[in-house]
Amino acid sequence: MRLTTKGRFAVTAMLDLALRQANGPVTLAGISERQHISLSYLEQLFGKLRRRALVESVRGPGGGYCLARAACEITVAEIITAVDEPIDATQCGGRENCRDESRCMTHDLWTELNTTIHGFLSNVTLASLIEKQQEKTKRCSETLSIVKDQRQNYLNHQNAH
Amino acid sequence: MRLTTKGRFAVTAMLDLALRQANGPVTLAGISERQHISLSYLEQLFGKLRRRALVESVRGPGGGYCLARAACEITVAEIITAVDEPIDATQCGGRENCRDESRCMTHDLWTELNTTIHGFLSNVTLASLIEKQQEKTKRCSETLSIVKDQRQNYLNHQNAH
DNA sequence: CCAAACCCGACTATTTTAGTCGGGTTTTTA
DNA sequence: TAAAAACCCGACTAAAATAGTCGGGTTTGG
Repeated sequence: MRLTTKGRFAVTAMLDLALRQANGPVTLAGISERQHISLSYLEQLFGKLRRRALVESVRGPGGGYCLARAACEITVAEIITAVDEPIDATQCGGRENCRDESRCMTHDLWTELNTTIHGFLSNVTLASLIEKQQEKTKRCSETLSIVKDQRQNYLNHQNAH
Repeated sequence: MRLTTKGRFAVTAMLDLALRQANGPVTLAGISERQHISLSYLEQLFGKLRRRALVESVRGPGGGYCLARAACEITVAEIITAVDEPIDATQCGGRENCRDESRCMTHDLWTELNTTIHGFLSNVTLASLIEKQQEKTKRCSETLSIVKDQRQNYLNHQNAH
């Protein structure tokens, strides 16, 4: 599993899609504008996402893209592997380079690391990302209202004098 | 934390060093030969490893490199960050690219992923890699001796006829 | 003093990344 | 039915990163 900005762009774009698909298909032009990713680049990415059945396209005017499944059924791991194709993880896929004692020691290490990364990203869905963000926004506005209350109290107090 | 072949080479080389340092400093020429990594490339890597105080050098004939600490005190994470320098993890280190709602959502994700990877690799030391390998070799030779026993039994049985 | 080793900065070929370009095709709507 | 909005797609390309090489040092044991 490779980790590049391509994968990050794809996750960002999918998130934008997830947040807006309520009112029908979302256009790439819109995503491009909001997320500042070039249209042609998005076309490339969404071509792959469609082939991997993570999104569905609607052609013609009024068209765009929708998630192919519910946001809670799409993991970040899937998005990343869709756009950053395989290219084998541990390099020495049985061939060369692996030598002597050091061979299997590092080999196993990279395999385990890959499993770890993949496991982590498989546990994160678009829905869970959105949810986590909403929690944070909520806490933020709660804090804000507390601050406002305190300010009001202070002003009331001042006026009393 | 970046994961490149440079980091993998460094780990392999350090492992070679850990396994051989018992009889004094290990030369890069030796590591180069055993692990098939070019001498000049090793010099580059060990320059960085030395500056990060993971190895110590002994100059002049009979010289070479030693681990600067015990093998159980050197983690894979340290080796990798020593050779693959920083370059910020989450890209948008506060600047640009991060926009609107999608901003913090993906941002936090990459930060957490980095923490996960770093955590994993910080728990792996040179010593633990060697130990794990030895266990495996041991299990291997046990299996081998069982197979040999069975073969002997079979042959004895044949001779009885 | 010489050879074995480390030391180091500058250079370079290759690959990958990020993205453009120029053409399509499909479908809605006026 | 024509125009326009959208997707579709392969080929190309500039820039950056990677994975090294090269050519000179310096240090030190014998």
